[in-house]
Amino acid sequence: MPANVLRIALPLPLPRLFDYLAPGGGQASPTDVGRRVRVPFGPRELVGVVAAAGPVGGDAPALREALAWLDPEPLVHGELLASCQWLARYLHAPLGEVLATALPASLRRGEPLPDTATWGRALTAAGAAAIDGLRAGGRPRRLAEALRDGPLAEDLLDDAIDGWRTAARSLEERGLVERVVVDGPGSSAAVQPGPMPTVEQAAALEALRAAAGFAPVLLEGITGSGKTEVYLQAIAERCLAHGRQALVLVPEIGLTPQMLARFRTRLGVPVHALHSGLNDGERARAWAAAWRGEAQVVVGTRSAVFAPLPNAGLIVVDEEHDGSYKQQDGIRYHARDVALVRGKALDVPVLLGSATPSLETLHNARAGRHAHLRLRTRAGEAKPPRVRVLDVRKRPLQAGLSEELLAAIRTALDGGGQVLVFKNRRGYAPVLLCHDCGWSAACPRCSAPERAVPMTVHAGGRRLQCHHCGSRRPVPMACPDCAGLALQPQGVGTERIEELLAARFGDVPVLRIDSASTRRRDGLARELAKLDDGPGILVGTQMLAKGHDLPKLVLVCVVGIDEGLLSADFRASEKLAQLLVQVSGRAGRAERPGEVLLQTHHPGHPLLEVLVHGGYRAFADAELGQREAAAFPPFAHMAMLRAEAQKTGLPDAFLQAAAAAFSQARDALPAAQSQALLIAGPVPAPMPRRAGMHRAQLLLSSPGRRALHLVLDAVVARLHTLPEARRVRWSLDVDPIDLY
DNA sequence: CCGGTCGCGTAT
DNA sequence: TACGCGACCGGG
Repeated sequence: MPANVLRIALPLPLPRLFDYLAPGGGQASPTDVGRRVRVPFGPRELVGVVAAAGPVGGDAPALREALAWLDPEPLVHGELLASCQWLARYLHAPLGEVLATALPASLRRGEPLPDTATWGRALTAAGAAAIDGLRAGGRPRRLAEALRDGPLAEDLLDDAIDGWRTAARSLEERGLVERVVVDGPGSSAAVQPGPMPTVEQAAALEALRAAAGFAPVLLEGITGSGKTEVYLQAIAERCLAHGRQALVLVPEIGLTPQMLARFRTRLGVPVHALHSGLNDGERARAWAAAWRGEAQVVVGTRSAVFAPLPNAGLIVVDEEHDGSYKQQDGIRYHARDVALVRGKALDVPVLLGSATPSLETLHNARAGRHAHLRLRTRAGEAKPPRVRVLDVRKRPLQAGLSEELLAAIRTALDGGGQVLVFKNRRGYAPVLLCHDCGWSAACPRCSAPERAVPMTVHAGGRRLQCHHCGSRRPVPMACPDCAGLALQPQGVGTERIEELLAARFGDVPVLRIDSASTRRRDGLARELAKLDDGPGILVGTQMLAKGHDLPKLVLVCVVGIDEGLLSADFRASEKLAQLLVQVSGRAGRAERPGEVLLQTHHPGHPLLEVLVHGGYRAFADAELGQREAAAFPPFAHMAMLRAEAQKTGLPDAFLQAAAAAFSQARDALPAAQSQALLIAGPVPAPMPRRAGMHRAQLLLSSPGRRALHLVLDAVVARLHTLPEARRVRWSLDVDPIDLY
C-alpha cells in the first residue's frame, strides 16, 4: 500500500478529484501541488493538475500510476490555485474545469511552459551597408529602414509592415538581417510624458496612494474624464516604481490595440497582451511571462483575469459594467468578480473603472464595501454632448430614419463632421414576409410550435440567416406556402440603413461596421481608417459604442431603442441606459460639442426622461430603488439551472427532479432563510428551442448569498447522479446576467 | 465529457 | 447473421 497519492483535478464535468500514484514509482509530496501530470483515464490520457498530495485512506481502490510529470515545479500554485479553488466552490463547478479555463490552450494540452524571450529582427553590419542598394519602396527596403535605428520585435513589425516576414526571410538568406532576442513586446525607447493630471485625477490618485493592501475602488468617471490617465499613473506609481506587476482587464478585442499602443508609449516597459486575437503560442508566451514575473504590465480581455501574478501590485478592470466580462458558456465566471477575489488574495487594490457602473458595483460602493472616486469633468477642452429626444410618432420613416434625423445628418456632414448611426439589429431586415398569405421565414432549428423565430434577411435581401443558431439559406424565389411572388423584407437592420444613407449621401463614405469587419486583428481600426479625417457616416450595432476614438464625430443618432424600452428582462433598462450613455459619450470629444439624437416612439418613457434630465446617476438611483422593491439583484442572489436536449420533455424532467432536490434542501434551512429562498420553475426557456434543442430552466433566488450557497452545496453533487441528468445537457449559472 | 459495451431493430 | 444507432455506464 502506497504511503502517498496524488489527488488530481481533471478537466471533466465530474465534481471530484482522482487519485493516482506518482509517475515512475516516485513519491507524492505536498510540494507537487500545482504541477501538471499526464494520467491514464479509462482508455485515454488526460492532463491534470495536482490539487493535493498525501496519504490515502486504508481501503483505497487499486490506483493507477500517473504517466509523467509535465512541469518540473508547480505551475498553478499559491494565490492562483487558491483563487481557482475558491471559484470552483463559488460556481459549484469541478476544480479541473476551472483550471482548464484558467490555463491557455497549449498548457491545458500538456505542452511545456514556453520560452518567453521575445524575438525580433536586426540589421547585420552588411545589412546596414546595403540599405541603399535595395529597391526603393519595396518591402525589403522598408524593413531595412525600419531596422536602421535598432532591432524591432516581431509584433511591432507586424504592426508596421504588412508581409514583412517574407522580406525578412530573403534578407536573412543574404546575411543582411538576423533573428535576435529583443527587449520585450512593444517596449518603447521613448516614453511619452502624460498630461498634467486634472484636479479630480490628482485627487483619485492621492486616494489610491493611501490604499494599503487590498482595496476595491470604483472609479466613476464620465467619458473623456481621463480614467485611463488614472490607470497609467497608478500603474507607474504602484507597480513600475516598485518592480511589481499590473493586470489591466479590458472588455473587447476591438479596443485592445489602441489601449495597448497608449500603454506602450506611456509606460515605457513591455506591455503583454492577452486576448482572443492571439494564437495559442502567443497566448501561452504572455501567460508564461506573467508567471515568471517578467511581464510587468498585462493587458487582456476576460480570460486574462487568470494570469499568474507572482509579484502583483494592482488590478484594473476597465469598463467594469461591460457584459463581456461574464463568460456565457462552460465555466460561467465573471472576470470583474474574479478580479476582486484575486485582489483580495493578492492583497492589492482593484480599480473598477466605468462611466456607467453596474448596479452591483454601485450598490457595493454605497454599502461602503468599495471606495468611490469620481471624475465629473471632461479633461481638456471637450464639452459634454447635447442630447435630444426625437419623437417620431406619426412621422414618415425611411429605412427607419425620420426626415428630421436625415436633415441633422446632412447638416453635420456639410460642417465637415462625422456621423454615427446606431441600430441594434444586424442584417437587412429582421423578417421576410409574404404579402399575399402572411407566411414569414422562420428558423426550422429554433422555432417551437408556440414560438416562431424569424430568420433575418441579409446580403441586401438575398440571404436568410438565423441570429440564434447561425444557419443560412437563400431567400426563396416564391412563397413556400402560397407560391406568391410578394415576399417582402419587413423592418429595418443596419444593412438597410447603410443602403439608404449611401443613396442619400452619395458624396461621403458610408461604412457599415459588423462582426466580420472587426473579427480580424485591428479590423475595426482598418475600417475606421477609411473615413480618414473627412466627413462620413458610420452605421453599426452597439459594438460601435466603445473603442476607437473618433475626434471628428459631431453627431450620434440612436434609432430602434424602443425594443429595449419594452423588454421584459429586468436588466434591459440598465443595459440600455449604459448603452445610451456610452454612445453619447462618443460625440464631441474634440473642441466642438457633439449632439446626440435619440429617435423613439416613446419620448415620455421614464427611462429616457430620467436619463436625459438627471444623467446616469439619477437613472441608477431610480433603478436601484426598483430592484430593491422587486427583490432583484443586487438585492437578491440568483442561480440559474439550465437544461437542453434533443427530445422534448427531458429538460423538464431533469429540472423537476432538481427542483425537488432543491426544495428538500431548502426545507433544511432555518425558517427565515427557507421562506425567502425562491425556486421558480422549471419553465421553458425564453427561447424554448434553439439550434434544434429543447430548452428549459429553473431559477433560484435568495436575498442572502449564504442560504443560496448552502442549498447549492447540498444539491449540486446530487444533480450529477440523477438518472435524468444523463439524458440532458445541463449547466448551472451562479449570478446569471441574462435570464435566458 | 468520452470511449466502450450492450441490446435492439432493420437490412440482407 | 451483420451493422448502425441509442442508451447506459465507468472512469482513480
